[in-house]
Amino acid sequence: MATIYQVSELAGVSLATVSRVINDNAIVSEKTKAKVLAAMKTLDYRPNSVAQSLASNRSNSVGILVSELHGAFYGSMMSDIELALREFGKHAIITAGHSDEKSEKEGVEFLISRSCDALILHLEAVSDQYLIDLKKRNVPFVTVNRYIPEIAENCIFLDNELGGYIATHYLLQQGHRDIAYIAGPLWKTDAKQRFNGHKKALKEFDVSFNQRLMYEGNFQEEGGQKAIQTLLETGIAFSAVACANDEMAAGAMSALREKGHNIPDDISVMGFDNLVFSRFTFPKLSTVNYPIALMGKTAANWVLNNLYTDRESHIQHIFKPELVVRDSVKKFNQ
Amino acid sequence: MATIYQVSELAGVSLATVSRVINDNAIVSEKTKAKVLAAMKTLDYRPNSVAQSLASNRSNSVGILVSELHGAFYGSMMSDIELALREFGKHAIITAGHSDEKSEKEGVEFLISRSCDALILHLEAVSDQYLIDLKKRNVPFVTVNRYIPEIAENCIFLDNELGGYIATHYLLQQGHRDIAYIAGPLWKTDAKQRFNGHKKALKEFDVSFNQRLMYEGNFQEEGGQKAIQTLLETGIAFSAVACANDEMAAGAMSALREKGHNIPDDISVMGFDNLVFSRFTFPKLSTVNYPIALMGKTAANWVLNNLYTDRESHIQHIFKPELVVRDSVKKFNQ
DNA sequence: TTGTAGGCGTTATCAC
DNA sequence: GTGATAACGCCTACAA
Repeated sequence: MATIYQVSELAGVSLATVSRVINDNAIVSEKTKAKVLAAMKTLDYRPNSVAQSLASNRSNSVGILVSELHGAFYGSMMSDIELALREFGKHAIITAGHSDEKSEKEGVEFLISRSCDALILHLEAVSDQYLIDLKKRNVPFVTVNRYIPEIAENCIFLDNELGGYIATHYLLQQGHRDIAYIAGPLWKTDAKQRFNGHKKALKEFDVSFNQRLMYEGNFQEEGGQKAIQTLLETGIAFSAVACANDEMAAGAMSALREKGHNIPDDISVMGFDNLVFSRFTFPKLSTVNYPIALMGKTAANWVLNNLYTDRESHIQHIFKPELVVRDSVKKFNQ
Repeated sequence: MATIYQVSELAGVSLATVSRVINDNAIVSEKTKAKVLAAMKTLDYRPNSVAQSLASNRSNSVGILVSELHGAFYGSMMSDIELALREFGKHAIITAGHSDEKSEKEGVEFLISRSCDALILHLEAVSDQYLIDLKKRNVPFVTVNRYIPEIAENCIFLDNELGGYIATHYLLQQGHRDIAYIAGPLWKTDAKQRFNGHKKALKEFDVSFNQRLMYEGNFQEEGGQKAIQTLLETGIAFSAVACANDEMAAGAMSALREKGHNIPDDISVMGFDNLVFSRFTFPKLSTVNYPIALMGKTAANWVLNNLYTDRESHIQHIFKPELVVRDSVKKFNQ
């Protein structure tokens, strides 16, 4: 690999000049610029970005931390972030936190140590305090899934409680009264909040919450399956299940059908997230929209604005979930 | 951020000694080691990995390039690679190639310029020659989706033609004779090979291939939908559709139902890839297994073995697709 | 076992 | 406009 030094020799100029034309940040005469460019071409020179980072203390790349690298949710988040960054010629360095405190911290440290210019973080296991401290360390970052008052400026998030409320409210509105709930892991804030929203809606309709009709799942298809199994075994009748995410809803639908239940005629199913595949399930899943792609894009823009451009622009911090009506919920005649 | 120099000062030893305890690659007396460790702790020192990379020319990270960051296929590939790497304390740097030649090349260059120790590449648009040349540049890498004789040692791939054959062969075996085919973008090798397998199976059963019953899709759900629309419009009857991947199969199922067709009674559907969600579709999708997670893991191990350990171990290069029978194909009584 | 010093490939601050 | 020459933070012979 050619170095900047070899280029400077071939072009017959100093190393500093080559650097100037690479970065295009100082005036260089057209003539020498041409010479340098030519030399770079014949040597097939490519700047070593590690050295650039070390010297300039910036890397033109932003670090992204998601819980998992698979899953439609993280997929569309990563994808839209990367797209936005790429448009500006910035790169993404992605790593996974596995919803585990130690892993998440390691991931963040890794990204920092690679001198990412900024971080976009979907952290679940780490404490609020950790993030507050992180801010003091002067690493520019945004979190995309939580709200921490002390660092509100760095938070981009969804009103999850409202989402949970909307889902169950819709079910109630359609006449359902016996509603089972498949929650996410309740130690996760979003799962908890969605669950709270569910209970809030019930209360509003004077429907008492039955603990036995609630199952704490894992946000995966297979969790939805197990949930249905358990729920059915209680022997308690229910006409609808609200699921804390689409993946579990898919698992639930599959398990319900397996047990001979028709959807939505026997039992209605409600999802959450509005992942791409929810449009292709049978029946098409009614759900609550989580504009994760948009939020990812917003996060990327936050970073881009803060770091690489001067333009001021207003960034939306809180996003609202919205009801998506499709075919998996039955209008219930009381 | 503390530097190695400050640590050495505080510990009262030389900078070299600190480096030694960081890397644990030379003998340091217990006593000084303790001093250094203590100093590191009180300064909350973390090595700057950019500087480490520059000095040592290795980064303890491997670069991964996939076409897209979303999608269940790439998701499980990335996920399993990252898991395997993490177990060895190595990190993944992921980027997307967007199935575009320029993008793919840029991505590879980016990963190289960040001095990744090795690359795991899922390249589609780039030429074989590019990869052959890449090998000459002395960058250790594996490709996971193509076979190039000149660099066979670097290739991990699936027998796609066999897969396409298996799918259609199964349909034929069940008595289907009028079989539509939804292909992937035919400029992609795997799409092409699967299609070839399809035609091969037809020929074996003396069924003539009808060009009008084939649609070139985009490997996405929405492509499957459009395909069905087009296929139905031809007015040509068919009792089964073989899809070049599960995503399009999901779209096809959805569209078929919309048009009032029952699956599999009216029309059978066959997928390809065996993505997680295919177990949760309705009806459960019969498909062909693409062991992408295993292949990702294998790729990671190849890298790990070649780079960081001495242990010789045999690596499997070619993987075989396998039939997965579920509920979306009807046994046809002729 | 420990220290010295040169080097990794750039950037950036000076002078000229 | 252009060219020396220190950094940047760390690794690694080579010496001691």
